[in-house]
Amino acid sequence: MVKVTNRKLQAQATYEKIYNTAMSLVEKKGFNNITVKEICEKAGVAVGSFYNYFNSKDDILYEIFNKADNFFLHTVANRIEGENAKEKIINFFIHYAEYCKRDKFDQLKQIYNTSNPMFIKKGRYMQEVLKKVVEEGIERGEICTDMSPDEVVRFLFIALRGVIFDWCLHDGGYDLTQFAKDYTERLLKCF
Amino acid sequence: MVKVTNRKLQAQATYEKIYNTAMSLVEKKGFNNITVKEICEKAGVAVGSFYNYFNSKDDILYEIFNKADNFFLHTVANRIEGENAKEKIINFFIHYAEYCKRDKFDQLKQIYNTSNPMFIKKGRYMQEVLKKVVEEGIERGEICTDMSPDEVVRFLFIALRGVIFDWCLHDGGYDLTQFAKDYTERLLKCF
Amino acid sequence: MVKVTNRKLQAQATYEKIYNTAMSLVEKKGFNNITVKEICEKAGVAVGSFYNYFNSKDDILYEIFNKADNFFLHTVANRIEGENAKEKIINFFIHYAEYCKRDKFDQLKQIYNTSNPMFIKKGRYMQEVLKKVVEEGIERGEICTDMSPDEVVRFLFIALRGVIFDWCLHDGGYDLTQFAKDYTERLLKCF
Amino acid sequence: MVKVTNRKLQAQATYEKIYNTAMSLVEKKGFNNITVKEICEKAGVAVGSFYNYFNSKDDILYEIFNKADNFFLHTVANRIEGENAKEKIINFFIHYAEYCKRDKFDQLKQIYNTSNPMFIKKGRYMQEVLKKVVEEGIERGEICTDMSPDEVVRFLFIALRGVIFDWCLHDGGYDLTQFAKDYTERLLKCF
DNA sequence: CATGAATGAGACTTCATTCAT
DNA sequence: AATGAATGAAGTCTCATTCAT
Repeated sequence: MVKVTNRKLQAQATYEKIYNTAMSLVEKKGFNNITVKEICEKAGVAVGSFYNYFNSKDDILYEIFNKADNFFLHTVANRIEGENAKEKIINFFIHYAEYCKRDKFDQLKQIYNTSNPMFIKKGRYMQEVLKKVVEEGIERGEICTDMSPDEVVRFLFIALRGVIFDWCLHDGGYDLTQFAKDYTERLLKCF
Repeated sequence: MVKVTNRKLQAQATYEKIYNTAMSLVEKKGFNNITVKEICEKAGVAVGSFYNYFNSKDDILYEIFNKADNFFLHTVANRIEGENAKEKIINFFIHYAEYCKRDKFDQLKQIYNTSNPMFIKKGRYMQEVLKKVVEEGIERGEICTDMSPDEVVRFLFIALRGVIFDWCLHDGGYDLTQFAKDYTERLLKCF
Repeated sequence: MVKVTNRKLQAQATYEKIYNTAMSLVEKKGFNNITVKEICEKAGVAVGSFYNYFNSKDDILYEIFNKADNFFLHTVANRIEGENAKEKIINFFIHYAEYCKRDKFDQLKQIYNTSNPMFIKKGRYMQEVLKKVVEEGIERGEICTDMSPDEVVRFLFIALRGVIFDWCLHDGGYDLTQFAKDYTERLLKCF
Repeated sequence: MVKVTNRKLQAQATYEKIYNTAMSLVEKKGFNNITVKEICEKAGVAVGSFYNYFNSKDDILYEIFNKADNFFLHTVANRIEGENAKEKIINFFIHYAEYCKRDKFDQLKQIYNTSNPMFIKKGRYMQEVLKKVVEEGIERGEICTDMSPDEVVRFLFIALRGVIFDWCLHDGGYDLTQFAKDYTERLLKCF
């Protein structure tokens, strides 16, 4: 179709065609319920082409996670605003919610899985970011607690993961951002 | 072997042999990673016998959840002790933690899955039980909040599901009961 | 079809149908040039049935060797006649030739492969049998040599394997039995 | 890189890069266990380039044999020394052994295959060379036999191929040259 | 009720080959 | 002459389910 692009661009286009199709199908039906053949048919390429760009079906899962990681690390991490620690924490989890919504709950469902080895790894970046906010808040006396910064981060994340989990259970049936905001506000009363 | 029992008992025994084996395997390896043949071999019955008691492989998942539901409903529900609402809530979640530990995290991992359609249904019974405790607490002024009882219950459950989720992520690597107790205590400072 | 036989016999029949078809195809086309699907189509069974009886495609190779081993061990080993050691040795290799001919050179070609890990194992039984004959011959002075029985056996086997190899190279185009007999006779002049 | 050479030299270089890489891989892993892509990656050329020089993957097998043939014909054939026929025959097979060792047993294993259509062709040159030696030996009375020169050659070659075969079976685990020398000496006692 | 042999669609993956650039 | 993206047929193996015994 596209005649002006050179071969490398074509290859990149093919890769993205496959990746996007796969991602879309994972969202809709879940990783275990789709086949490589299906991906390729929908993407309009040969089965063999899939294996030119991915070593195995599992590879696309890793790719999805890598992209998500990078998105959070480079895009979200440095945008946390607020006048004090509690505001920043609330804003952090608003970002977190937005970030989860981006994935759409269908995909999130696949990811929010206790057996998923990528899950803990994925969270690392975010937790580091939140930790800094908490540390500052404790120093400034904006947060009153007997817990260490690490413990506070964990306490918060556990509850917020519960929020995401609940949102998934309800098939994304309510506004996650608003809910996460309200929930976090309430939670911060503990401190 | 046992010839004196009548057919109904034999059938019951066969059913349980299959069910228990299946349950044990689901715990160990996850529903998607076991085969009907494997269940039957381990149970010492023919493949055909499986289909005498279950319409499909999926049937055993439903059964597992039904049993779990009933266990909670009939055994756990009425044992919540405590001098006031907050104590009762803490004790409720201690029961909840114990109940989850019973499943062992391997099985819980399979169950604690956002794609699991049984998950919401399963929680119903528990939430009703907790709701009563919360309602009494609000009436007696032991709980200060602007939220409705339903909202409080949901707020609490979301966080505690986050706790279970976290425990699963860590492969059951810490004492869930103690952690849930501490976590709930802290959480109740919001009220 | 066969109504009178019981299920176990039927299963045995199915196994043999698959095995014989596979063996026949290996002979005709070589192990690497046939497919499981092909075997099953020719045998008139489903692909799945193949895997009810064999764990993998490789399994049929092992089976072929096991059967060959057993045939030699139980049937051939004790039939070596002759008035003296040299006659017995000649008769031994006549048996050996007959045994190879049984395999038909097409199958033998597949077997007579230096990469075949079964090859050395396969020969063990035969070499033990020949060794006894040689030992007796040396004791009685019917064989004059400075070599040990083991060395003699090896010397003979190496040459005779060369004979089989040559026969395979010529696609079984001459009478192996007669040739092996003549060859062995000549070879024994060394002793 | 090298721009001064003309196209023909470049082409020759590319051809050799592919051929040598292919040969080396065949030695290491066997013809059936390597892929065209693998050859090209190791050779540092595009897959398409392979098909500029070879019509098919099979082509490289033919090439390997042709080269081997030529090597023996032009390099080995005229170097057979010895004071009499028997010495020359022994020396001939020492050359033969050296020649086989050169291939390394890994490659030899691939070649020493009864299904290999090139095998008989390959031997032709060598047999002609040996035949001359035998003919002279018979004329001079250095070899006593009722066999024709052709028969003697065949008799010897069959045994020595058995030697090579055995050496392959033992994964080159002993000194082929010495063994071939001893074996031939013993074998010549028949004449 | 119990058995287990038989089924066959369908999954993932490989790889020799082609051809437009 | 060189490239390498694209192809798609073919391979091995799995497994939920059926049904005659």
